[in-house]
Amino acid sequence: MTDSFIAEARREQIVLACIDTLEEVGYHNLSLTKVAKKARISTGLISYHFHDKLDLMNHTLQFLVAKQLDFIRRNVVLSHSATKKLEAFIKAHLTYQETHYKHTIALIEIVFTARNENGVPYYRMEDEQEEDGLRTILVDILKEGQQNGEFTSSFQTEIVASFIIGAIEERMLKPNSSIPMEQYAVELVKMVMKLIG
Amino acid sequence: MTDSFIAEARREQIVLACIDTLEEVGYHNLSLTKVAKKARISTGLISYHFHDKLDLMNHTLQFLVAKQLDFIRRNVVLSHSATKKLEAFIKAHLTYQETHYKHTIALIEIVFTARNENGVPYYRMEDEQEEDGLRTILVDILKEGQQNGEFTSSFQTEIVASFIIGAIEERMLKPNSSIPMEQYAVELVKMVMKLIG
DNA sequence: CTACAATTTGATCGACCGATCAATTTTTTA
DNA sequence: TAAAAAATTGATCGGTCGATCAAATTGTAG
Repeated sequence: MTDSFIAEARREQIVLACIDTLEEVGYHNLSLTKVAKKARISTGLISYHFHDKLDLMNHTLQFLVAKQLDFIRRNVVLSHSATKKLEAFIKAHLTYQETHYKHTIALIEIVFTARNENGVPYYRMEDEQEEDGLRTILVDILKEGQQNGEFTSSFQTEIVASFIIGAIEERMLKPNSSIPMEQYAVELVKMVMKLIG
Repeated sequence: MTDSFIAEARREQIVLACIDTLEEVGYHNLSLTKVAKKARISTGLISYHFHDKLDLMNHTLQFLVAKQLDFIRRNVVLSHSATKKLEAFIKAHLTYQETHYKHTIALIEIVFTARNENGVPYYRMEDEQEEDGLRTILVDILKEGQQNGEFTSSFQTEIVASFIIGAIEERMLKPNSSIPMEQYAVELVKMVMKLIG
C-alpha cells in the first residue's frame, strides 16, 4: 500500500462503494464482501488498501464529514453579516441533507454503529479537538453577531447552538415529514431570529 | 412458550439483560450468547421465550419506550396549565435521560441499528400509528395552549414540536456537555416561552 | 527488454453467530 | 402421587464474516 495516484483513486472508489452499501443495507448488514461486490473488485483488495474494516469506516466518515463541512462553509462565507451567515448556515445544512440524502444516511449509520478500538461508538465520543466542526462554525457566527450588535447578548451561544443543531438534526431523521424542507428552513430561521434578534 | 407468570418474569429478566448488554457492547457487538451470559441462563432459553433476535429487540424497544413515556406522562399530568405542562414535559424528558442513562443508550442502539424484516431501520420508519407517542403529547400541549390563549396562535405546532424535541435529543447525545442538565432545561424552557408565549 | 515493485485476485482459515433440538429438570394438573 | 406440560440446558449445525496469503497480473524504472 503506497500513496500513488492509483492507490488514492482506488481508495476513493472503495469509500464511495462503502457509502452506497451503507445506505442500502446499513452498517449492521454490511460486509466487506458486499462493499467489494458493489465496487466490482475482489475482497482482498479492500484489505490491501485499508488496514481493516474500522479503518475503512474511519476514512469513509472522514470523507462524509469533509464533504458536508465544505458545502456548508462555502455557503456561509458568501454572506457578510452574522444574520445572513446564520441564515445561510441553516439553509445550507438542511439543503445538504436533502440533496445528499445517501451521504446523510451513511453518516448516521457510521456514527451510531461503528465503534473504535476501545468499543466506544462515535456518538458517545468526546469531540476531542473540535477545532473546525460544524458546531464551531455556528458558535462563531453567534458570537460575531453578539459582538457587532446584530444579536442580543442575553443568550448563551452554546445553548442556542444546541437548539439550532438539534432542530436541524431532528429534521435529518424525519425527511419524510409533511412539512417541506424549504418551509421548515424558513420557519427555523424566523424562530431563531425571534430568539436572538 | 406460554403466558404464565414464570414466562412473563423470565421475559422481563431477559429484556433487562438485553438492555445491560446493549449499553456495554452496543447492538453491533451484541450476541444472544452475551445476553444469556448476562442473564445467567442458557442461550436456548432466549430462543424459547422469544421467536428470534429481532423479536427480542422489538420487545426491548417496546419496554424502553413504555417506561420513558410513562415517566414523562406522569409528570405532565400533575400540571394544569399548558405552560406548566410544557415545562414539565421538557424537564421530565431531560431528567429521564440523565437518571436513566443506560436506558437512553439502549434505546439509541436499537433505534439506529436494528432493522425489521424488510431491512428498514427504526429511525427511517414512518411512525405508523403515532397514536400515543411523546411527540403527540407535546403537540397536544401546544394546541391546548393555543386554544386557551396561553400561547400565541402564530406558530405551527408541528414545527415548534420538532424544535423542542430536537433540542432535547441533541442533549441526549451529548450528556457530557459543560452545561449542567438543570441549566439546559431552564434555558430551553425560557427560549420556548419566548417563542410562543 | 528485463527485473523489480505495485496491484489484484480468489481461495482459504479460524472464529463467531443465530437457531435448532434431543434430553433433562421443574412445575402444574388431575 | 402420577402423568402431562412447561421450562431449561448445552451441544451442535449451517452460514457468514474479517482477515490472510500465495499466486497472477499490471505498472514502472533502468
